Amino acid sequence: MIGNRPYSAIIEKLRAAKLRPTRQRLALARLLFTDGHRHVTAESLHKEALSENVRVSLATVYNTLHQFTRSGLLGEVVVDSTRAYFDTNTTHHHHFFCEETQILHDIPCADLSLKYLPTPPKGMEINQIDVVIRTRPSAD
Amino acid sequence: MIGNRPYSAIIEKLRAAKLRPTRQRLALARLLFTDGHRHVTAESLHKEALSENVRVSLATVYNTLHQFTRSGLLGEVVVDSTRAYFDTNTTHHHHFFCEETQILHDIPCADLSLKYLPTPPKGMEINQIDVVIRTRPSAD
DNA sequence: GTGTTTGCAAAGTGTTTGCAATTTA
DNA sequence: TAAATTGCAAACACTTTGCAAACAC
Repeated sequence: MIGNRPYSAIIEKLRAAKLRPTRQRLALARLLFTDGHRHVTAESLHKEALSENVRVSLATVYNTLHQFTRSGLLGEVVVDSTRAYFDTNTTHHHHFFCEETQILHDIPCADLSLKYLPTPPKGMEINQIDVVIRTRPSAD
Repeated sequence: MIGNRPYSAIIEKLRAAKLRPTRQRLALARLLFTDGHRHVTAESLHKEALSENVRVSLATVYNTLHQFTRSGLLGEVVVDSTRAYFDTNTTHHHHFFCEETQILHDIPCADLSLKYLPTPPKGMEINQIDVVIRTRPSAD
């Protein structure tokens, strides 16, 4: 078996992003990138870290989420005007968001596209298109 | 000429929403609903009021924007995870948003629709669909 | 008059920052 | 050991709230 040092893939990921693999960054990256895509807030990730006995300060979680985002390891999702959400899926896609439960779900890109692209205001060009489908728990 | 009392239309609007037409509410409603559709934040509206010598506290602007929203006179637009925007256009439509200038523009609903509607997660039903096209000042 | 609304100041929430102590390379 | 990173506490931006004074009906 090759490369069974712990976290080798994650260390590589951090190295590629030119971020030193410190204890805190390794632990947060492991939580974020180990299984499947995830949506987190700074607070949810901080709680999760603490509950796994990883000592990290909330400030470091904030800083780390932003460093990861700047390096392209995470995307930021704007669905709530009071909280920032981060998404480990950095490919272009959209979201379901339930305000009540505050749960975010990816919508695979293929499932959704616009019929027409409107012309942006004068002097502006399109950067990115975000679709948020707001949901609620269904009645039944 | 019928009904040339000042603000009669606005007073009606407030009455219909069961909100007493106080000096502050009247002034804010006049700023919001007099000409065309507008996008405001609590702070921008507060500044505007002060600059027209309308004495209102920021707290009252916040409270008023929420009362108007609850009454269906305004809609809330989520485009920024640190600030709440309000829109006097309460019909279903979407937005251009430039992060750099923080300017919001309506996209007429007819200009945009989805090719397919994805199926919401189990136990959820669709509430509302928000499309935000993020723009930047164009290079030329 | 009675109940509503206002304004202030204080509190609250989510986030960022300055800096000394610690850790990494 | 030099440079990067951390954690804390303080500062911040935006928003909400408690309550006495002012206002609408």
